[in-house]
Formats: sequence, C-alpha cells, structure tokens
Amino acid sequence: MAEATIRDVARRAAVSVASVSRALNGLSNVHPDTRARVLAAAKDLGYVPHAGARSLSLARTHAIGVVLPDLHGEFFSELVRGLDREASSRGYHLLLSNMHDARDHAAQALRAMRGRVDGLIVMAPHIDPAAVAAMLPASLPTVMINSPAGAAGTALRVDNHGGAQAIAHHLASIGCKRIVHIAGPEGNSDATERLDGFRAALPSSIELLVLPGDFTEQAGEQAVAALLQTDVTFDAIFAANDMMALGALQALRAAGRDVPREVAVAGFDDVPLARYLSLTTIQVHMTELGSRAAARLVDILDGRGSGPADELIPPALVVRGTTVTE
Amino acid sequence: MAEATIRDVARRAAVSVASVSRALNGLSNVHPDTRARVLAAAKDLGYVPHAGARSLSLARTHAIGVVLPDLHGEFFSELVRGLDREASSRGYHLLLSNMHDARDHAAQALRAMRGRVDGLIVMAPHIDPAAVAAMLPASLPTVMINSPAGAAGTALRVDNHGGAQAIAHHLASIGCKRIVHIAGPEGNSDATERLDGFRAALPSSIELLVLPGDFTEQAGEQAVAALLQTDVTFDAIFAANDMMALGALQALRAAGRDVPREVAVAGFDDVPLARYLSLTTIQVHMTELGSRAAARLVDILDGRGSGPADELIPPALVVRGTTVTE
DNA sequence: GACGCCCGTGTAACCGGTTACGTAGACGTC
DNA sequence: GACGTCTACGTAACCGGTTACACGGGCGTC
Repeated sequence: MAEATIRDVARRAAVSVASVSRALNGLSNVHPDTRARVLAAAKDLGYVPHAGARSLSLARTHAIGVVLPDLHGEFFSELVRGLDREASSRGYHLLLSNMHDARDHAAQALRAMRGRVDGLIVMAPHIDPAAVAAMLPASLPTVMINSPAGAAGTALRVDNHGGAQAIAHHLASIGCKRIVHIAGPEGNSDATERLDGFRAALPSSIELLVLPGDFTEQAGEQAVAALLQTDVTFDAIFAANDMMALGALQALRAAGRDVPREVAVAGFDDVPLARYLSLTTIQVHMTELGSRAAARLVDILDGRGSGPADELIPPALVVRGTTVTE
Repeated sequence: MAEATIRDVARRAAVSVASVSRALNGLSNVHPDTRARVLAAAKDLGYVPHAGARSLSLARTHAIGVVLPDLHGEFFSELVRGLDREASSRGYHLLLSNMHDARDHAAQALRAMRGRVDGLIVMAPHIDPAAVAAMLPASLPTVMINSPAGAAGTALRVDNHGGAQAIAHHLASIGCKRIVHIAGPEGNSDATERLDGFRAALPSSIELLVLPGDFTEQAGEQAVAALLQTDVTFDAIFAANDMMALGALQALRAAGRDVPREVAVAGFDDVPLARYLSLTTIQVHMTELGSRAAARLVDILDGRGSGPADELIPPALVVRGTTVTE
C-alpha cells in the first residue's frame, strides 16, 4: 500500500538517491549500467515520483490555478476546454477553484493557491480590479480574463464594446427605431461595457429603453413578459447575453409576436443554443479565449514572457433568423 | 517579490517556527500574547502558508484529481460543476486532467497525480477497467464514474440499461414497429449498455436496425441522411445520445419527414438543448452524478469511508415533442 | 611517477512546513 | 527545600524529492 520512495529505489539498486534522481531525470552524467539498474529497480517497485516533493524542491508545480465565478453551461466548459487544451499540451495541470459570491471567500480561494500553482488565471468581472489585485498572493504571475479595465497583470478581454457596436449597427441597418436593452447584473463589467458600446453606436434617431437583468434566461423572459403588459412599443430587443435573449424569445413567442417581423432579437456570446434557435448574436470564442490565456500565462512561467500587454479578443457578428428573415 | 516563509515570521515575532505553526493553526498550547505577536508578524509580512510544503509534511493535499475523457459541452460543465460544488464545500480543490485518446498518455496523466492529490475521480468509459486499475497509482483512493462494470474501487454509474429500457417501452407503447438505433463509439461502455438494455426490452414483434455512430451530431445526421437514400422504412429512431438524435432530427427535417408523426426520435442524456428542441430523452443528472462522486471520495478520504459498494444513478424518462404530439 | 582532468558517484543541505520530544520555569504539596 | 506537574516554548527530525559540492579512481601527459 505504501508507495515506494526514491530511497527505496536507491536501496534496491544499491546506489545513492542522487544517482536515482539523476538516472530517472535523464541527466547525462550517469553510467549506463547504473541507469539500467535504477530503471529496473524503479520498475520492480512500481515507483512513481512524488509530485509534491518534487514541486517543493524545484519551486515549480507545473500547475496553474483557475479561479472562475459561477459560470453556466457552455460558457464554462468552452473556457475550461481552451485552458486545458493549451495547458496540458505544454505540460501544465489545471487547478480549479470557483470563486463564489462572497468577497472574503474569494480572497481565501486565491491565497490557498500559494505553493500549489505556478500562476493564476482569474476571471472576476464582478469584482473591482484593485480589490482583486490586493487579494493576489504576490509573486504569482496572473492573467486576468474579462476583468474590468485597468486590472493588475496581463489581461485578455473580449471586446464587449466593439461587439455591442456591431449589434447596434446591424439593428440600425435593418430599420429598428425603438430598441429595448436587457442589461446584465449591476457592476458586472461585461454587462456595462456592452451597454456602453451599444449606446455609443446608436444613432440619436433611435430610442433606447434599458431594463434590468441578471444574465439568466428567466430574467429575460420576465422582463419581456412584463414589458408586454404595458403599452410601450418596440421593434427590437438586444439582451446583454444569449440566455436572456432566449428568455425574451420565449416571452415573445408566448405572446404571439412574430420574430423577426414584429420584433428583432439579438444576444451576446453565441452559446451553442443560439445556433439552434437561430439567434442573432456576437460570437465570443471562449475556447480561444481560454487557450490564449493559458498560452500567455505559460509563456510567462516558462520565461518566454511577453510583457503585460493586454490583448483584446475581437468578437464577430453572427446574423441569424431572429433579426432577418432567412 | 519573494514570499515570506514561516521562518521569517518566526524571526519577526521573536519566537520559534514551532510556535508560529502552532499559533497559526490554532493549537491550544500557545500563550495568548505569543499568538498575538505571531498573528501581527504574519499580517505585517503578508504571510501565506505554502500549501505544497504543508501537503508534504501532512501527507495531505486537500485536492482531488479529476481525469475525464474529452467531453463535450454541457456534459462536461455539469459534471464538473457537481464535482466542484461538493469538493469545495468540503475543503477540497479539483485538479483537472483530460485523458485524451492515447492509452499511454492516460497512464502518464494518472501517474502524474501521485503526490498532487489525495484521491482520484476517473471517468473512462472507453477503456478496459482492468487496464485502468493497472494504471492507477496504488494507494490513491479512486471513484470511477461510468466505467465498464467490474471496475476497481468504488464506482458510480448511470443506469444506462434501465434508461434504454424505458425508451424501449415508451416507443413500443406509442406503436412503433421498425426502429433504428444509432449506436455510440465501438467499445464505449455507455454506448454498449444502452444498446443492450434497449434490445433486451424490445418486444420481438418490433424490428431493430443498428447503425454505427460516434456520439457526434454529425454522425447522427449523416447516418440518417444515408438511410433516407435507401428504401429502408422506419418509424422511430433511438440515438445513443442526444447530440446524435439532434443530428438525426436535422436530417429528417431536411428531408421533410414529419416528427413525430412519421418518425419518432429519442436520445439519451437530456442535454439542455434537448429541452429547447423538444427531444424525448433520458435525463441523466450530471451535476448530481458529479456531486455524488465527490461526496463519495471525500467520505473515503476523511475516513467516513463507506465501503466500495457501487451506486447506480437512476435516470428518468422525459417525454417531449419528438415522440408524441404536444 | 607526479600531476591534472574528467567521469561517476555519494554526502548532505535544502525547499517550507509539522510535530515528537526535551526542557525551563512557575506553582503546589508535603 | 526537594519533588512532581503543568504550561509554554525551542530544537531538530521528518515528509520526498533535487543538487552543490566533495571525492576516488582511471587515464593521458610530460
């Protein structure tokens, strides 16, 4: 049951631990015979190096910490897939840690990473960047994903502003005049950037009504259902994310409104569902965002460090059946 | 830049490292004054314990390794969400490692876990359980998810057999006579169990045609498209998973076949998309599977070990618009 | 044959924590 | 005042690797 240690191997091969270490790590200054004896002994004992001990003496864990908020569905899996793909191909593991609601719990989570990982990838669109920076264990290189502008360390961000602009231009081009925006959670930087970008690109001839939301499908549905009870008229809905747009679609369908003829609908993210339900949206390639972030961090860790320059991931407008007839 | 160590704290508080350790870990035999001095020193220096060193001396990492095959979309995120929820609530982190295709790469991945984690959660429906057992670093408690029957250690499995039976009964009850099954990848235990269960529950009066597949949407679409070119007739399709069922739906729609009137379609998994596209399927609650697996493992690790008894997660039939008119 | 060099190997310090064990001092008891 | 006990604390070993440094022996050179 007890695992063999390097000393057990040394004993069995009748050499010192130093030689075992050298032989196993492929250093050159080991006599072929010795190496063979060591390899044989290691095999006999089923020896597997203890990664923890190794990390301690090398000061290198070959793991990167990933701290994410409570993401839903595809968004999460695509991001993690991208992170994992890049990390594992470059010899790193991923240590996952969800940063739930509470602020101090988050600090806790970040601190716990010290000595466990070589670097951090943090996504915290709902937390003030300065606060995040303060929580980071110094000396852990960090790449931020979609954090509010001006965050510490390297940052990769989706171009929310540009994406929302693209939607604005698109809706304007198909002749919408009275647009409803369903916003994301208060204080969420993705949400506010989308609204800002949208507002900035909208011709003054177009009316804009902003409703509160929280990124959930339910919020989108309820907001639109409530709106339909009033006598407010509108010919387009732009939701701050796809799930709310889908909720909006359901409410419209339930009320018998024709999409896109009476009301055009657009979202943001391009979750896989969007394709099925033919939702016009902004494609945010989460997999790529993930792999770019991991690549960036690993570059830094391996000393190929490209400075702290930020990177903006350009999103693409995907026009589908909820804004134009097919 | 360099992080403070426990010895730095000791120096600053003018006590020994032992006292620092005791004070920080809340042991009782420390004088209040000493504890206060230590706490102050630690705070001044921004001291954060080095988890790696701690693990080494305690022989406890408080991390659990998660080794999964290349899962897609919701399936992955739901499972990980369940794992994470349970693990983090009980003080454990998740160390992710995708087990891609290659067999020896998998062994590598598993071995690399030694000294990094306290236990493993492994999902390997495509690998022979004996082979997996051989790859496991002895002494790492392991919980298998959906592995072929008879795997080592504790195992949690979705009741594929029972789920497929439910589909068989359902299709029979709505009068289907000639059913096409689109199978999963060769050698995948989920896939074969589903087919076996289905076949076993099908009355002999019903014809069954089995087509090969690989769990991808494309495979489902192509299989059905090809089938439609022939003069084979059928009134139902049961795909081994939802994604293939969705592919099948597209092929049918493209060919103008009426679902469910001409052809009933059913899948397996109940991915979120299934609800939107109104696909009849078997609900596999991945989140629960994940949290149950994590709970099981943590119980073992914390000594609350409930033996190696296996657990079967019962799936539920969800009847929707692709088999009955709404 | 003395010297220097290189190769292969072993000894022991080190990474940063935890903790068994020893001990000094305060206190109580007879 | 000798002795036992208890409390608070320090010393050093230990977890399992890596590696700087020392060293012994074989070999070539003058």
